[in-house]
Amino acid sequence: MVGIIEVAERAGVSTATVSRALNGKSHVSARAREKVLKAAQELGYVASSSAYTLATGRSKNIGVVMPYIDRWFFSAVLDGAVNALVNRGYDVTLYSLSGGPAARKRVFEDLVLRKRVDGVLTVAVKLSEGELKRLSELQKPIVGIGGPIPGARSISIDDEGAGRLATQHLISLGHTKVGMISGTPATEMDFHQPYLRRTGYQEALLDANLDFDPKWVAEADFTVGGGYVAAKQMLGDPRNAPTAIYCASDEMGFGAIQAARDLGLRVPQDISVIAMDGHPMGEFYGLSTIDQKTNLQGARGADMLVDILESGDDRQLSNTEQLTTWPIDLVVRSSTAKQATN
Amino acid sequence: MVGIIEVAERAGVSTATVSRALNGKSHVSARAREKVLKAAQELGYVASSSAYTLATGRSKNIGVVMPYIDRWFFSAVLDGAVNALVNRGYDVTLYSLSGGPAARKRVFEDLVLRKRVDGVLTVAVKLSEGELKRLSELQKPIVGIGGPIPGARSISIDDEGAGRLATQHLISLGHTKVGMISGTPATEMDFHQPYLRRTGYQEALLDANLDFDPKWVAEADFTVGGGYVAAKQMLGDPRNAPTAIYCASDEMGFGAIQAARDLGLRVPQDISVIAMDGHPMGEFYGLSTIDQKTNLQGARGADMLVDILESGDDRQLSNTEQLTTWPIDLVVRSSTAKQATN
DNA sequence: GTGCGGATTGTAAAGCTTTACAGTTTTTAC
DNA sequence: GTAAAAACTGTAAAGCTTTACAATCCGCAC
Repeated sequence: MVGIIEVAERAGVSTATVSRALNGKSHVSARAREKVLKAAQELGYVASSSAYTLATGRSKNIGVVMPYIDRWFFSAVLDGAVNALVNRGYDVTLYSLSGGPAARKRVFEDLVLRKRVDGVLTVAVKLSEGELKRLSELQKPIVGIGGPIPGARSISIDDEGAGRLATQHLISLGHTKVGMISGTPATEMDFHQPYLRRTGYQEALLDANLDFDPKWVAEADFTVGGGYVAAKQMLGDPRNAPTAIYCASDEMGFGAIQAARDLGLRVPQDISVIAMDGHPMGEFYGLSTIDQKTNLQGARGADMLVDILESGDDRQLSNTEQLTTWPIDLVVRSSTAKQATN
Repeated sequence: MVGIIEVAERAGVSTATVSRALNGKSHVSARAREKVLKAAQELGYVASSSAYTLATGRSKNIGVVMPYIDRWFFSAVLDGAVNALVNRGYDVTLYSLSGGPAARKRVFEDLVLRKRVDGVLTVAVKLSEGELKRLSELQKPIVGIGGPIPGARSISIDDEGAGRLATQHLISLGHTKVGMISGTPATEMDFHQPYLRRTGYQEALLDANLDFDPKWVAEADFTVGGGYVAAKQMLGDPRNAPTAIYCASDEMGFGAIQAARDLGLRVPQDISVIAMDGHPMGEFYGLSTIDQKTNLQGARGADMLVDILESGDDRQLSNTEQLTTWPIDLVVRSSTAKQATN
């Protein structure tokens, strides 16, 4: 195995000079640098990252912690984060929480904390008191995406505002019977996005003095299938079906559209559907949505984290400074239309 | 920072005993073990992974290299791999190749090779001679998913067979004008899946003595949008449109279905569509498909890699042993039906 | 020619663990 | 009770880099 010593010998300098030449930190004469670079190149030398980490205390590695990997929202955040991080010279180690509480504990105790990562990016994960304390003891900066994290910087959309906006869009089209497909308690994310979105929805109805029928709120698991089942149930009731539905995720929106079709309802003539996320397939199904530009959230979160790391500036911020409220866009497509006058 | 020395002092034993007790390798008396465990617990001690790696040469970390992250196929493989690896005590470091050739070089030279990973799992990536040589010099076992890798174990479906099976399904339903939406040269994966699938398609036509019109093969970029555009073009030609289409990915299949609908064609009465992958949304659009159980491929590949690592058995295998041909399933849903007799 | 400051370079310690080897204690067999 | 075997434990080296500190070199002003 070729180490720094071999390079030093070949270049005829000391290991210290090799290290300096390769890392470009302090002054090295042009001649020495050239010799070192040549020797390193010829030997195919690459520094051992574990020795580097042991010596410097930095791993150039960021831990990304997320509850799911193969769901669109999470893979989009991940993609944005990985690309941003690689551009800044950082690796990404991926931790999934889908293994339940035991796996979660293991992630935080054994893995994240083994000095493997310089910082942690969490996606839709609420850290416990203990986890936060542990992380801050170890001086590991955290950036959270998808919800406010006390004591750390975070990026989050205004879920309540998003629910309100989507609902207001439907109301503005003349709909008075507006349903919602929200999350099940089991799929409540750590930050209660489903709850918040539902709150926004209800507020919008209240503001507009519209009736609210408990039957108009259904719960589903954020998947196409879940949205399909919930929408079919809601729309299939001949007595009091809504004329518009707001779905808490685009995938559920796709399911709702399909359910409507299977019931012989036309979208948007008979039933309007709006959802939220900004899923790339939304365009092809003409699904109106609240776009939260997921990919960019990942990239921005990663950049924030690296900024903290490289500036060494991880001071406590006030709550308002800590939370970046991420802008959302209302994207109107062909799944929402003016309510037909009966 | 609490290290092994503090634990040793508190437990009243040597660091060697602490290490042995914590790693459970060789014999340690029950009493000593208990004292160590207690001390470690009280101090919240977790071993530094960089020191561990430096001392043992193993990082308990697997590099996963893939060209995309946010496309369904890749995130599904990743999910399977991450879960399998966490169960076996390994971390996952993720490398994306979407940054182009320069990023690719950097991944292999700087990142993967810095002794950060014990092994590499590649997904739909063909390694160059140099990359392979480098990896084998460093004794890093490789497992490839999505195509055969010379000199390493790999998992791949029979793409040609898949194309043939899908096409035969359409032919068996009486279709004689069968089109295909394949990949563009730009989106040719490293293993020419699009090409292979097309070859299978053409063979099936040949075997059945069916005509083949070059216009019946279109190219798209594996996305819903690409499939939509290609299918619209193909189906919109009133002179010689096919009555069935085989799409090289489910997402393109979704696009094709939408295109057919937008053209006023009914699926499957007027046009049958079959695709391939096993995308979870396929069920909700009734898309017939060739399911390749992507998630399990990731899990199996990860397990194979860890098996090699833990058995130390990375000997050269014969070519047939090296390649695991992954089984595929034909899933018939409502997007394919008997050709209407004109 | 001399002295000085700054640039460059080398030596050696530090970072933290695992583990070979040697030494000590306990158990077992007789 | 004793000798041999087994089990346990400790010391110290190895793993590879970065970097503080000290030493050396160079050019320049006088």
